[in-house]
Amino acid sequence: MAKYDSDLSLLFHALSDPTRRALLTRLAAGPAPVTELAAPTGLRLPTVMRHLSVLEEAGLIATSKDGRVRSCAIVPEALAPVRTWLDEQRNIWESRLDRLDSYVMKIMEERAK
Amino acid sequence: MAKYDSDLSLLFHALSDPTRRALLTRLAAGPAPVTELAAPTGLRLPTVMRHLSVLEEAGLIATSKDGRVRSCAIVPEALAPVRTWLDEQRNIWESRLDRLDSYVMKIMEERAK
DNA sequence: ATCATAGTTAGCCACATGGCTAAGTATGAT
DNA sequence: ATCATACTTAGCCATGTGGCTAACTATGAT
Repeated sequence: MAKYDSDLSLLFHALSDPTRRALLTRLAAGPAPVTELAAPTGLRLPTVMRHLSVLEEAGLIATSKDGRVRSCAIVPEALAPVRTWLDEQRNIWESRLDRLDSYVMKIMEERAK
Repeated sequence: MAKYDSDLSLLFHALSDPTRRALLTRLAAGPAPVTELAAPTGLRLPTVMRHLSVLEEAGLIATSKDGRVRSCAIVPEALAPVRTWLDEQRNIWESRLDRLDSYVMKIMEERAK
């Protein structure tokens, strides 16, 4: 249960679809209305709408409606938690390498006796 | 179709589950057999096995069997494509932000409420 | 040879996901 | 007032996902 119990799960899930990543990349060039976003995907509007909803619920994009046009824009800081998690993982791994290193050193010193 | 048509999709999908991220974090401390990995999750063995399969198919871990024990270990460089993608996006997104498009800012402020 | 341990495989279940069509709503143009 | 545009909602379908139990295999210990 509570499959997406954190921002991180929502974010990673949103990013796991190629269509959604393509939408993000397109939006990086600037805001765009839904129909314009849908065009290059080859998908129907409702399908694209749902992809956009996933992106919005993950906080990766923000939308606003002006007249009958809904404009979508990227939320640049939304990727921060992903970066943080990646950095943490790297740090843990490196500290493990350090420990392994000192362990090896210890053994080598032991043998040097 | 071809939902996970790239490494990136496989990776993001693998990372989108809290249990799998927890497994990775545990494995960052060093290799471990399946049963030991399963213990803290509160999940049954077959369930954990499948999570491990997803991680392995994404290339995030590697496993090997010694006797009846299967040992799982992290593949640290597997996260590289994710980092790369993230860096690319950040570069695009930030250069976009540098232009300070007032329309984007307006939407972001709207959503911040 | 027997038993315990550590996976492994098969299969069931409820729900989520990604695609669609069809029909509805709201707004700009004529 | 009418019509086209731009979503929006509802709902169908096939497949995927994450959990489980039960039963099986393989290996180490006695």
